[in-house]
Amino acid sequence: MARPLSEEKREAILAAAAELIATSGTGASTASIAKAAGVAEGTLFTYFATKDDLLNQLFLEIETNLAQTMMAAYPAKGGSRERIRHLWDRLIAWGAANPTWRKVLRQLKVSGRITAESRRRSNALFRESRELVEQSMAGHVDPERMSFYIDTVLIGLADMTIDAMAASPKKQHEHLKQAGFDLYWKGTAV
Amino acid sequence: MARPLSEEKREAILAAAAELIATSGTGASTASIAKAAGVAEGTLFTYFATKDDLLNQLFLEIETNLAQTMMAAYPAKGGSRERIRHLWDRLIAWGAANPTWRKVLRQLKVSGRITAESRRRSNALFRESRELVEQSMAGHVDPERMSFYIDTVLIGLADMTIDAMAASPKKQHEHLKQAGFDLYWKGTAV
DNA sequence: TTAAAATGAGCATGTACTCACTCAACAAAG
DNA sequence: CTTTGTTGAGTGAGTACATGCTCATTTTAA
Repeated sequence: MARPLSEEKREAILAAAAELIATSGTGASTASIAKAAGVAEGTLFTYFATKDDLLNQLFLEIETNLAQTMMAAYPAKGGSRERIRHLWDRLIAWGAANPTWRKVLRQLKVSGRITAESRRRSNALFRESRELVEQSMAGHVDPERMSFYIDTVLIGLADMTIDAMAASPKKQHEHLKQAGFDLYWKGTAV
Repeated sequence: MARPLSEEKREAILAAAAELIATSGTGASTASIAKAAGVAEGTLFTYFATKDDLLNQLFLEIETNLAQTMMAAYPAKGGSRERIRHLWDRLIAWGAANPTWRKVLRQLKVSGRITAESRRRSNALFRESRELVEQSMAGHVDPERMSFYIDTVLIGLADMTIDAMAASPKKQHEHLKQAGFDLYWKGTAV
């Protein structure tokens, strides 16, 4: 190999894409992404075969980060309520700390450009933490509703809570976080 | 006036736009929309000044329909739980009956092409039914949480419930609808 | 040396929107 | 009840520009 690819450039392209997609949607042009990343447009295509490829890799990059956060944050000790509450706090903190990534995820999910394979890989990333959540929730929630309450509602409700927080003064943030968790915990009780 | 505009054509264009935006996103071209509506591309621009104008009118058309459904469905009698439950059933029924519109709404909301004025008008459409919901929920929910639980969570949770239903066999639909409502009602209790 | 990364002008295709023109629907004149 | 004139809806080829992607050429690290 005469000259290696630069991980630095790859990440600069992904970061630039995230920034532009968050504000302009997936219609952000490869020209604008390359320019923002400080590389020529041709370079973008040596790191990513197609624009769709870039989009899918960006999707997985963000999902990997979120999955790792959930995994790393999961407490080994404490009652079920405390464990879910801790996870809830970490989810909210992740969203509040990564507003760009959250916008990107929303854009990519409705874009129709994320492949089935990417979604499959994403699911795999969350499998481990999902199982821990299920263990913690066992007994608290009707087993027949477990899948709905974990796979659909948990992250969806966290998302809505972060949105509401973003649209409110800081003073209310803790209050909204509590309101979101109470809704989830009391609502899922058997 | 030499020749009146045809309401029929206007609606054909809006319907075609909805169908194409639901599947291809707001990137659907004016050429493809006009073709699907059975009119020339030029005609589209005599009914809608710009593509953004078409998008905004489509948005308000759908929001008006949803707001009317909520208003018309609101029961005058019954306890608070029964009233909210009835509204919940109508919301779910609306979403299940209008999958295309739901997809369009999602696309338009993340598109960044809906003006502040359109959102303001949309809010106005829901004002009356929102007040009825607030009256029904009074006493059941902490007043400080009222806005979050009504403005953000109610429709958001209904949306998630419809998504889960769409991804499940019909046999489970009633079960999911109940699970979603229980979560909302028990979760919002003071 | 040399192979591969990096470049950016160039290419085919698509885009929202225009415009000169046609013709259908109305109103006034006969 | 015709005839005729006027207006503006309807048309689709045309326009200027943007798009994803290529490739001949240059630069750079092994």
